[in-house]
Amino acid sequence: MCSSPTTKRTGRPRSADADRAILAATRIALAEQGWGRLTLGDVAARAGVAKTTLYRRWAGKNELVVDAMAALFEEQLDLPDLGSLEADIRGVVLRFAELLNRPETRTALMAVIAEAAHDDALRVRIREAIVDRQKHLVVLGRKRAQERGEIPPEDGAADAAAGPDRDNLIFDVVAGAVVHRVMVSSEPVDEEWAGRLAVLLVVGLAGLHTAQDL
Amino acid sequence: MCSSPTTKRTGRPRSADADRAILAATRIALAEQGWGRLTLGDVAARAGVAKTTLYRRWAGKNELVVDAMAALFEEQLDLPDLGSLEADIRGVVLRFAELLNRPETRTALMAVIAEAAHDDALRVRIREAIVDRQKHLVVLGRKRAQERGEIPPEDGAADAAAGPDRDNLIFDVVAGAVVHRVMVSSEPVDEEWAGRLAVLLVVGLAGLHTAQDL
Amino acid sequence: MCSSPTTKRTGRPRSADADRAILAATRIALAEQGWGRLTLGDVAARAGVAKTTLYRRWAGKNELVVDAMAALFEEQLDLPDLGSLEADIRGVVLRFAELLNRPETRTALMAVIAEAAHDDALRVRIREAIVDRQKHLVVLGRKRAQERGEIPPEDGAADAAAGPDRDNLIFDVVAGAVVHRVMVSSEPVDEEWAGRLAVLLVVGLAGLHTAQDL
Amino acid sequence: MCSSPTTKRTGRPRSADADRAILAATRIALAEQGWGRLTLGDVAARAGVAKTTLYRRWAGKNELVVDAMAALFEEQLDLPDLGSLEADIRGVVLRFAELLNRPETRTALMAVIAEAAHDDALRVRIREAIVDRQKHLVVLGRKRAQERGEIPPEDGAADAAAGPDRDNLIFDVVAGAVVHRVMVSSEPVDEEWAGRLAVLLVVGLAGLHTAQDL
DNA sequence: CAGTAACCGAGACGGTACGTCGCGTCTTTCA
DNA sequence: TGAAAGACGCGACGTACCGTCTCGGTTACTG
Repeated sequence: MCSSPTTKRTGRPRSADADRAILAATRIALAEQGWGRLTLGDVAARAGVAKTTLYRRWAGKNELVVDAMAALFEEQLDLPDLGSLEADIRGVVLRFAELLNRPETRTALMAVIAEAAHDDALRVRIREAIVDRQKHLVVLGRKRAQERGEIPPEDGAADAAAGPDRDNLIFDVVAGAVVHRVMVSSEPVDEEWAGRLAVLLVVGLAGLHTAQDL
Repeated sequence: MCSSPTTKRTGRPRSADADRAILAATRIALAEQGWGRLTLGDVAARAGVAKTTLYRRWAGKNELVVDAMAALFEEQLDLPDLGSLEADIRGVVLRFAELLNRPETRTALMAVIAEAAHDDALRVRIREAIVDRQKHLVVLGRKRAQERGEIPPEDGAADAAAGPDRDNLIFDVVAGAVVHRVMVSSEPVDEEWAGRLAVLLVVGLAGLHTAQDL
Repeated sequence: MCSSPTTKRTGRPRSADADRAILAATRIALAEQGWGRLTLGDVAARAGVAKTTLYRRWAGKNELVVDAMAALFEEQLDLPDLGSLEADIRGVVLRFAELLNRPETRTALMAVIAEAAHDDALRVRIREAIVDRQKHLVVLGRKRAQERGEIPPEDGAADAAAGPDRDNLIFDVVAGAVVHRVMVSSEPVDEEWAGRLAVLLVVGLAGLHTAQDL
Repeated sequence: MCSSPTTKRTGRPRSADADRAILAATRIALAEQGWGRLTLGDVAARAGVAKTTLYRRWAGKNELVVDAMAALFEEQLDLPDLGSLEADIRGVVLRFAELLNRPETRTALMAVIAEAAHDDALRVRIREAIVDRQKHLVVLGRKRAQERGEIPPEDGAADAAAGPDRDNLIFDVVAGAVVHRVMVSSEPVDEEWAGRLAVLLVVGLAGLHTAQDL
């Protein structure tokens, strides 16, 4: 979460309820006011907590919102096995789009990424708390597809090296395309669009495997 | 730009130098401080202009930054003909990544998109000033590929309807993937990555054309 | 008062109404809440003024209260000619005690003196804004008494040198005794007490003149 | 001191060392920071004591500082017999001025008096802990002077009634004048000034005895 | 080529939120 | 059961920007 004082001894311990209440209040406030109008004082008030308590745990708006988003992603993102790689992609795309269409996510996610552009610590925090969780879905999906025989297993040395690169590419394409569709193009991510993207990826991925020198 | 005084009358006209100085100062300030620390007072001071003058021309931070970004995109984005669809994609990907790696673009673009999540007027402004300019590149690239015979021309009625959808998909995938790679994954967009993405797209696009019912 | 920017040129000038409203609000708030509970935010609100406006003019609570007290002293302290030195002393003692019994003076005066104990600039400000005004009354009273022939004029060199010392002594005794009676002993300064103090001073002052070597 | 637990029972008894450490820390902190910047948390830290411990013994800053000052006055103020009323006055004036010039006294004494202006309980505490100790010196000095025959004994009924009034007047004049000289006029209380004040008082006091109807 | 209307700089204004500090209370663990 | 440690709710602090509003002074069109 935020604090991990290795040697915690005396004194009154921090309230775990407060953490939960603050993160929940953050999400609600984000949905209502948006990132720009979000006020830590308001979050504290909604959580029934003093402003100082909030500042004791988080360094600022950025860190707090990242943690709030991380909690949301953790409880929302998974990868149910839908039987085929294409279906898995369609499923996760729709799931991710649904998450991005929540008002709190719409306003918060791009904002923290923007802040992270000039804040290394924040970028690391985002990666650890949010991005890695998503990337894991790609790895999981690829393994399933290999088990199903939809894509070849990694056996050669060159292939084993290219594997992570392919994972990363797929990750950036899927996540990036959905985010761009939702946030920039402002058009719906429906079954049809998700289907087209899935076809593009499955076919294209096969092409990547074929092109040996990549 | 920003002001279109339909009825131009008497009195001293607004200084065009001021506009330029303000936009330039905005970009510099963005690069130095990032969106969050960007101050209109600071921009005015850098531009050697009174705050009042700035507010006479732009409604606020969002609009100002969108215009500053639009000017940057206008002068930076184009699509030189590199001889093949795959090469064109590689080229535009590298060009776009280069643009996104400028410090002012990194912080500003995501920030205005975040603000646009709950501001319709801003979203329209972004689309007109920035997004449409990028999307035009996709259309142009597709037409060139059709002229070269790399992808089939739109002849059937079903195909003509699917064309714009494909353009939009390609647009979201290319732009989204590059943005995600640069901003979220924080990994380099180099020749290799751009090549992989181009292969994925060219092969995948062919798959899309094959799958008639999409 | 507080600001005397010798070269004031461009820009919106400061509102003189604001100064007056703030000082008046300070006095009222002092009377109601006392020094300890006095809040600059509250003063600003009472004055119908933004907190920033207040801070633009005064460095803090101390300076503001000194100026508010100074305004009060200026409008309240004078020395009507009551016909004799003894009567003049009785008069000014009663007048000063009345001033000290106002709730705003009771709470504010000692507090700023306490703060001045470790703040040289504040001590100077108090002296210039408040103390010198009181001390002037002593000088005036002495001159009147000399004109009346109640005390000898300064003619000798030694006497001329001792004059200011005597003035200062009288000043400290009168002001100090009244303040101590009101603030520390918490007993009334009535005609009887004022009369006794006046006798003490008039007789004692004659003794001082007699004691040549002092 | 402050707590008189009538029924002393079981459990760990309160540490008397803590009381002393706290009062000493209070004096040091007062001297360093002044009243306004004095922090109970800081006092507790200096005393090596938990804030809780401090609050168990004193109700707040005011009470704590009054007790710290009382301890200081108790160990510093006395009235050695210097052979004459005038010499006794000179002596006590110099002694009191010396006390007032300590940094902790300068800031603390005026501050608690200011607080007492709107806090009756505090005023009583100050009177009992500090003022009465000083006033006793006046009574003692007057008795010595009567024994020496410098001033007439109280024999008449009218005189017996006027006696306490005269004591109180002398008390307010001496204490007030010294405080005012030191704190407000910020000028030194030296042999010369003390001598002049003593002459003023001795001569003036004779005048008061002469004026029977006062 | 004089008037004048709109511009411009400077900077004070009423606000809102900030992040910090100290208060006095509380809840722990330790001795 | 008292004391240390320290988190807690609270409220004020002084600061930073916001976007607006006077000001005096400056253009550059227009009559």
